[in-house]
Amino acid sequence: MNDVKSLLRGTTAFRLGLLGTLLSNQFGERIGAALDLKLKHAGVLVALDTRGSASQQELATLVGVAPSLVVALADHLEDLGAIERIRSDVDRRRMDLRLTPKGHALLVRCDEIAQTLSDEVTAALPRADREKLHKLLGAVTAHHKLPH
Amino acid sequence: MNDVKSLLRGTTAFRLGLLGTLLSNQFGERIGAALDLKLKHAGVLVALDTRGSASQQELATLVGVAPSLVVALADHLEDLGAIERIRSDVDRRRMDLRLTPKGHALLVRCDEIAQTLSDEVTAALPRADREKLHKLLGAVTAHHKLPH
DNA sequence: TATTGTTATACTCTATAACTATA
DNA sequence: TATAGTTATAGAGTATAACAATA
Repeated sequence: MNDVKSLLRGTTAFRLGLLGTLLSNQFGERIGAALDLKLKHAGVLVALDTRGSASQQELATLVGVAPSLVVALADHLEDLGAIERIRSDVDRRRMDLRLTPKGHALLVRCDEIAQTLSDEVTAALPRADREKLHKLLGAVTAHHKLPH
Repeated sequence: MNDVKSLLRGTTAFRLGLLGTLLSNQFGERIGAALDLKLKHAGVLVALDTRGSASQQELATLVGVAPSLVVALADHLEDLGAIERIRSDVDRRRMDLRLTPKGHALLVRCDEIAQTLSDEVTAALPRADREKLHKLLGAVTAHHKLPH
């Protein structure tokens, strides 16, 4: 079951960590080159796509970063025309952020890049196993919050 | 097959990246608190356990970090008594590093911590699925090099 | 007084470049 | 001249703390 000769390497956690880090780096490089985005920008896009709208404070906890970093992330996304910052009327301290059509299009491009990456990394697996892996990961991640 | 409502989140690559990062962070925190090790120290231990012995330059490429960083990693591991640095007789520029019994014991502790983490993260899965996930990850990672 | 967004500062990690000693 | 290890320096990324506006 476990390769005794291969300490640590043989654990599920180590394999997941290694592979996940590899994929995150790859994905980050690709959206950087193609879309001028970094990993956490994609995290903000996903959060806004899911929530529809959020304040910067809310995004900080959703994405799992410091509020000061959300400022920089939102600045860049705004420069790209991917999000709108609207000063709330009911509480003028708040900035309500939401995705623009351009932002949604960027997210679609991210999704395509991630799809390609998924196909590449699972290329050696038979189709049924690829789908099984996808489902198992879905079941596991369903029980966790989403940092970046 | 793919949840159209959940762009990016639904891809295998994103799930793997998210989960892998989470696990790496968790593992790093735990070996830091329990063993005074960081992720890359564990990478060096694994590499030495696999190779038996290696120079610092070799470790740099094996672990995927700059040679200057290997110095710091090896310094710390040497302080812990986990590795020995032996000046090579045939080429006195080289340092041949190898695991001490204490280093091997540390690696065993790392393995145990990773096992615990693996069990925790897959706790919601039936036993057969846990094993299937483990095997699928093994098949995928077998085709890749190992950075940290 | 507490909170949102922002700016200023500091810290961690890691790479690049410069240096030394051997080859 | 080239290479192994080391040291010094610099950059990226991100958090903490201080600040302004609003509640």
